[in-house]
Amino acid sequence: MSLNARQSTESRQSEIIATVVALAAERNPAEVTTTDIAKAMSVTQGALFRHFPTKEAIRLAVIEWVETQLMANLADAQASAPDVLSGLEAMFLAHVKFIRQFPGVPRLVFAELQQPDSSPLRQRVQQIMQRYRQMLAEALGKAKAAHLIRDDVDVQAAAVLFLGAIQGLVMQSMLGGVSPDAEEPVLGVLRLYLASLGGKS
Amino acid sequence: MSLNARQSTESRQSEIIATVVALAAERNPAEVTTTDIAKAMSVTQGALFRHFPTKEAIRLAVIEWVETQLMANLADAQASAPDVLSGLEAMFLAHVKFIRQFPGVPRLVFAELQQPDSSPLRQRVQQIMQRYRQMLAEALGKAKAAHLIRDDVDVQAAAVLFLGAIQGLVMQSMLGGVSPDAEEPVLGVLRLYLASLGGKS
DNA sequence: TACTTGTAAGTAACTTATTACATACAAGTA
DNA sequence: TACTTGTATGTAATAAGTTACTTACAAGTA
Repeated sequence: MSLNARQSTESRQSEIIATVVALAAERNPAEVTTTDIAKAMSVTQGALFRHFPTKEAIRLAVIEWVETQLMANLADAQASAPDVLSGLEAMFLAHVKFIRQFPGVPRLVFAELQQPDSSPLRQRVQQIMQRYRQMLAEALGKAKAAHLIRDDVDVQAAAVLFLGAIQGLVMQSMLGGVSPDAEEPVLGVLRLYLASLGGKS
Repeated sequence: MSLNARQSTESRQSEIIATVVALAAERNPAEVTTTDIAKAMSVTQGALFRHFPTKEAIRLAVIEWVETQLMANLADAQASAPDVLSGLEAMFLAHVKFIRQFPGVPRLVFAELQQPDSSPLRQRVQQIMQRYRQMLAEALGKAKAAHLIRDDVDVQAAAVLFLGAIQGLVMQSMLGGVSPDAEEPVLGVLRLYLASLGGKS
């Protein structure tokens, strides 16, 4: 493959998505222009519109890539855990690992969440997060039924706190206070979260 | 005062800040233009530049207003609590109340956090959040010394989880899953957070 | 040949900021 | 009081730059 070979639309779409994710790691995703994306790909700006009809379509494809990747990671983590509570723990760590691997992802999600309610993109992100929360609530319910956590745990609140705990870690690393690869804060927060559930460690 | 009376720069500055905060409650703050602000104030776009030199100066003034307001609320909450742990509880509720009063605030903060590292605005937000976290860590340290919480609590992690818990609630209400005025999820998450500290309720 | 992928140039719409000019208002003066 | 004058606040128009998207044309590929 020469440096500027012609590529199929399929492979260019993947390349565009990967480029947006990569750019979002360092810049404000809302300020990433089609020219920026094209330059990073060594292609002219107009070429992008051979593979996506609009910029919004690009952003939608990016969000759907994020969903697919994250959900696959979470499912793997849950599946390879011995019990539901260990599954929650594994999902927590898998989520953090995923974000560490693609630091642009939380920025992209935040950017879409800033859109007005009517935006189809925002609704998509909304749907993803609601499903995630529901999955957590179900897992927490099972853990409660199996007496792995306190039987008076509010599973809805515990699902919100799970996502909040990850968010707090994301914010902390976005603020640059600590190296994003530091493990201690992650384990510290996870331990604290598990303590809130009253699980027997 | 007639409908379109002339105003002092001082009062116009306050009006501009209030307008930006109000607009941010419904739109993406990054997409709020000087024309939007001016329209909402029934003034021409150019008039804004009689009171602020640049748009960035407006955003900075908004962030500083947020800091002043939030910190005053937190200090009040902490001061009127009988002990340190109740103080943390009061700060949690005061923060949630403040956000409920000005729903645009978290969106504004997120928007500035998306800026590149070098941006003065981002650095300002960074500074505010680091101070907040440090204040929380200190309060948690005192609570630990007073045996109000477990003596093996990781105060740094507990500070991150405090902010994360609020963030989780903010996200949940931004996602519109529930009415932002609902008290139960707030209290549920707060209760869970306190449980993670092992405080005697 | 027929189709897909690419380029270079162009366009309409929009954004921040500036400019020339107008007007309210406070202070000083006849 | 009545009049002048200087300054702060406002408007309308527009400059200068950026953005997403289009179009005319070229070239690779089946």
